[in-house]
Amino acid sequence: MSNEPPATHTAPGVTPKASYHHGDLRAQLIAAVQDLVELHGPDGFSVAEAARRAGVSSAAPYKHFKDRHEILRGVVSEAMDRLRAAMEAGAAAHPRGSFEAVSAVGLAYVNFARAEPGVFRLVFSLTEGHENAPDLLAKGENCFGVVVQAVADRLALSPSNPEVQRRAYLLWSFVHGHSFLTIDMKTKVASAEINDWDYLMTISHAILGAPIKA
Amino acid sequence: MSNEPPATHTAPGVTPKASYHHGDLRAQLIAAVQDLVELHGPDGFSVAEAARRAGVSSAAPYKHFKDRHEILRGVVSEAMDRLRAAMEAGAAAHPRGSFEAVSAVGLAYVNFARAEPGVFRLVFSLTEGHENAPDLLAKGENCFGVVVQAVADRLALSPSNPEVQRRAYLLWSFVHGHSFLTIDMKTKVASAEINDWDYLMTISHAILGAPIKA
DNA sequence: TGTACATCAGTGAACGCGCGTTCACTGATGTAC
DNA sequence: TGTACATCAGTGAACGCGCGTTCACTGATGTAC
Repeated sequence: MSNEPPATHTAPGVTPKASYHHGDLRAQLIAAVQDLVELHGPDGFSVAEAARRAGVSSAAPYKHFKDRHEILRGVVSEAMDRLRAAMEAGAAAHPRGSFEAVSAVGLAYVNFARAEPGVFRLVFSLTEGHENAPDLLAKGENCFGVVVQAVADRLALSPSNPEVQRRAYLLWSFVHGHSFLTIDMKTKVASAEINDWDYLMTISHAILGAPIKA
Repeated sequence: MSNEPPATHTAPGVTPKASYHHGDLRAQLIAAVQDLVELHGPDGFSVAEAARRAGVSSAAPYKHFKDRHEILRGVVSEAMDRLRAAMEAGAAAHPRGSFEAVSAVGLAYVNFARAEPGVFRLVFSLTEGHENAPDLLAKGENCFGVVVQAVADRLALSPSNPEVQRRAYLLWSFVHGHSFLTIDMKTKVASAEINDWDYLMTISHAILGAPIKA
């Protein structure tokens, strides 16, 4: 479904619009919906407008998606892949087990929210009405898994250790809250002058640096 | 606008529907929209359905609100009043300056999110498209002010002290993130077995208990 | 290499729907005299 | 206390709109022989 690029029928330089068969409509629809969600917020999208943006009739999307919900799920699924990749790359850029590695995971999260606030919101507003999407739930847990792994490395404990889970959740709460507040308050509130990295390092130390009694 | 109950024209026991003049339509519309938002999420509301729920023609709401956005703003405004009152009550239930007072402010926040997840979400999704609502921004800052005050009391510093602001923001981020994660993951993830109060006390100590270097 | 054919990915017209909003209206209420 | 009147808060019919989705269709593509 998302593997091989379908061997584009048209010559490499030619605009694909020229061909009758689009060749990449599914991906282009998802990209169009991403744009729309950034522009008008989650729910500020319509199948019709996405099709228009992809230069295609309003019926065409139904060749690739069952209904509008499935398109949104596709966008979210893709976004979660990107988010997880960014978090993993953040961790990988620092010594395993360092505070910096933990903070970098959080920074990737915040940066994603800043870069794509609409999509970021969509990821977390989808819960309503799409509860039966086990693949998305799994991807969500994979993202959390990156945090858990970084914390486990830092504390030199197993990821399944309950203390690791607890502290990872505390960290995630903070990063998640900071991300949302940041994109909500665009310029407002003291948070405007916040240096993400310093905050993340502060929090990492506060939550992982000393024993925290339950 | 939100002060005196307009001296209900109908006899106290009689169902107000009986009277031609509704007497309390504005409040009832807001209540109806709250219900709809709980049921179908933010954006899952329509003027038409709210009017239907209030037992009134679809044109009636426009006697009280300029357009659909103004209704939503009314709901959010009312929700923010309740949220702030709950936070203040939480703080007031514990000795001023105690860790418990700080945690209780956070707990009120989390409890609000749990009790009215749809409205809670609405409060924070409204930012898009309603940026020009200074009264709502002010109410938002008032809510934050309750956190700041509790932190200032705890640290025995002025609310305007930058260190107080920083730590209040850290606390708020955590509480905000935890609230959202809680209502998103209804049952999922480790967070299910979380005891809010223990978590809040843990975090209060971690962030306010020891000096945190910038 | 050429042809027949199944499949695929589009088209475009059409449908019914519910919504937001406006409009001229009217019944009920409160008030001035 | 009674009456005239301004105002208020509803009604209900109507509008135009864009949307989601279906449908029969058709042109392009890839493949078997």
